[in-house]
Amino acid sequence: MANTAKHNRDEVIQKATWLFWEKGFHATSMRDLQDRVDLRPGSIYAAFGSKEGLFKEALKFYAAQNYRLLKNFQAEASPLNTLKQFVTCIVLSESEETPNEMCMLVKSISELTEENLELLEQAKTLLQSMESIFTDMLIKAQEQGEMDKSKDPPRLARLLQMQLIGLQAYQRANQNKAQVSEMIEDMFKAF
Amino acid sequence: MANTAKHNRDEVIQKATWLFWEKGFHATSMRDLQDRVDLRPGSIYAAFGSKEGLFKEALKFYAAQNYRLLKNFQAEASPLNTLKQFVTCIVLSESEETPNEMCMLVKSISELTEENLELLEQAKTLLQSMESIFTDMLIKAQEQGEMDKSKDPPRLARLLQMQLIGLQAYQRANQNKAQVSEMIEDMFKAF
DNA sequence: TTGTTACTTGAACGATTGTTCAATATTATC
DNA sequence: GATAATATTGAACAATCGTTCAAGTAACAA
Repeated sequence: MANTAKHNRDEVIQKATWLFWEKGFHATSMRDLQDRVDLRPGSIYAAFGSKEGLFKEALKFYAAQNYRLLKNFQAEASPLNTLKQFVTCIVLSESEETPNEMCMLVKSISELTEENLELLEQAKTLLQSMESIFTDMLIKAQEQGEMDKSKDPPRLARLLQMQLIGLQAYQRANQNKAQVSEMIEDMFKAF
Repeated sequence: MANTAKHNRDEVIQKATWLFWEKGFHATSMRDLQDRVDLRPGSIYAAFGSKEGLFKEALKFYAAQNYRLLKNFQAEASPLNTLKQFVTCIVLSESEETPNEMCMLVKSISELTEENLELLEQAKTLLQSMESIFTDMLIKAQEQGEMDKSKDPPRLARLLQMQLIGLQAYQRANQNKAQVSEMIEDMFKAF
């Protein structure tokens, strides 16, 4: 064996995630990242290979964080309430808790092009896996008699995903929690 | 008097708009722009002052283009049909007609930070004026008896705006026109 | 035709970009 | 404590960034 890393990899990824989330892939420079995670270029490149490599880890970390948040609310018996709490928490969390009101995956899909195809595809994939978790929960809601059996879970999951994305972007553009709360109420009437 | 410009300002702005829309503010370099609009740096800086100045014109041009599109559909007597046609056209237009599936204003609000506060605020303002046009049309729909008087036009306009934003982002992420068409149908049932 | 004014050109600026790498420091193993 | 293996450092790289500007060109007014 030999020397071991002095930095905590997860901590580094978390800090990088916040910076990428705030500024986006292109506007975040490696020097910004070096300052934020307190590592010199050599260490970062040894651990992650490239700026793209680090961003890829950031996307994964962000998605996992969202997944954990949803799981936390799942202590609740009711799938629909869990979803509503999740949406409310995501959209109305204080700006101090979050570097950007929008979903980092959507932000990435928005800014990335074929020039960074791998990153673009990964962001799309992670977004899709979130949607399929929504589908699973809506099926559970049906099984528990909380939602009408005539409804189509995958279709409603798409609608939920689309509206969650829209809500976050709307909140970033308008910064009006009261109006966004109203919209969340309207949304869940459809379920 | 003296010499007159050899370039057509509107044409230059249009070409710049497309490039900015495709790649975003940060990922578009002045050299990319020089190539696209076929002007040397001196001419661009004489006409627009800076990259930010040109981007500001691009945002204005994009919003005006959207406004013109909506006006075109307004030949229709029914405000609700006009809105539905507008949404359908925006969200389902072929990728050859458009450099990015998302709304350029949302894309800009997504990527910009306080470092370019003026641009960020302008994008927000332009988005808000679009929403107030939606409000006006919904009021007209009420007056013409096309929409229930009990409904709240500003609130529905917010919902429409939020969902239009969500639809475009969803289409960028999933590229599935059939599913998005379904969602548009679901949307307009609420009106 | 001449003078004046404005537009265009393209080389060049300093700053910053993502990345590399030789030198140095650190630790687990023997 | 010596050895081997890995982590860290920070100066430096070529490339590109947004921008400037002196020189050249073109067109209107007189």
